[in-house]
Amino acid sequence: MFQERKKHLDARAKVLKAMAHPSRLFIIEELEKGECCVCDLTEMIGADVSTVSKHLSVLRQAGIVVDDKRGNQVFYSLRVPCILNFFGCVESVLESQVKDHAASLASLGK
Amino acid sequence: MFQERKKHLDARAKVLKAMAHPSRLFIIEELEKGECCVCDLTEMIGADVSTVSKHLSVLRQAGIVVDDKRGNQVFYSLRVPCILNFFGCVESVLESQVKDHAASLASLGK
DNA sequence: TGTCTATTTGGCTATATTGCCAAATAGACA
DNA sequence: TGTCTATTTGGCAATATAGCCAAATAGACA
Repeated sequence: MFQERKKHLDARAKVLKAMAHPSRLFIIEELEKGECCVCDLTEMIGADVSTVSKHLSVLRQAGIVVDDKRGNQVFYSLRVPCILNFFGCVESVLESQVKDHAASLASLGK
Repeated sequence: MFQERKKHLDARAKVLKAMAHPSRLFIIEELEKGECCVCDLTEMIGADVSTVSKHLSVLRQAGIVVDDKRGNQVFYSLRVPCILNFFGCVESVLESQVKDHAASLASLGK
């Protein structure tokens, strides 16, 4: 039963894993605003160009971004439009943690 | 500018990272149906109990599940209700990959 | 052609993750 | 108390990830 679903779960996990890094989330958020070249992203992130290039490679291999070479630059953009809607629930998880923490402080008598 | 957003991106990445494993996605899907004890999940997944317990620990630390000890069993359930809605976009990524692959086959003259 | 800029790739080290076994812990119940 | 069951924790080895530097690649343009 688990094995039957395994393939699909693997595919989903691969996409999530590609997103599960702060720099890559940053890249996704920036690309929501519009395409970006590697150099712009590198400057914003403040890491080595090679590091940013590898993050973009991870996102590309997961099918999240596509690249477009124009001149001597490479422009990246999101492959699917909804990628950020996607965070509503992550936010809920984070918010509920804050609430629970507040509640546990309250139950300790203030 | 990146540094200002870093904290929030780290928090989001942590939640995604916790979800980014096939067994943990399986657990999340099962818990959508209702709470489960460790032993049931272990049987369904077919891994060592200690492995499943550690996966549950990862999900708990990320704020995705909560545990409830009753008798000598521990029941896990989802902490936020929306966790699976969340997959609409992951599915879009996967589907668009299939489409692009079909298109590239077509452009090669079939 | 040569040179400059933009990007990717290879190689390396440090660190993190996965999954198993064995041992520890906790509750139920005689 | 002792024993059984359920779960967690510690420890280990194998594998994967992250990030840097250096080198390779590719396009622009003189």
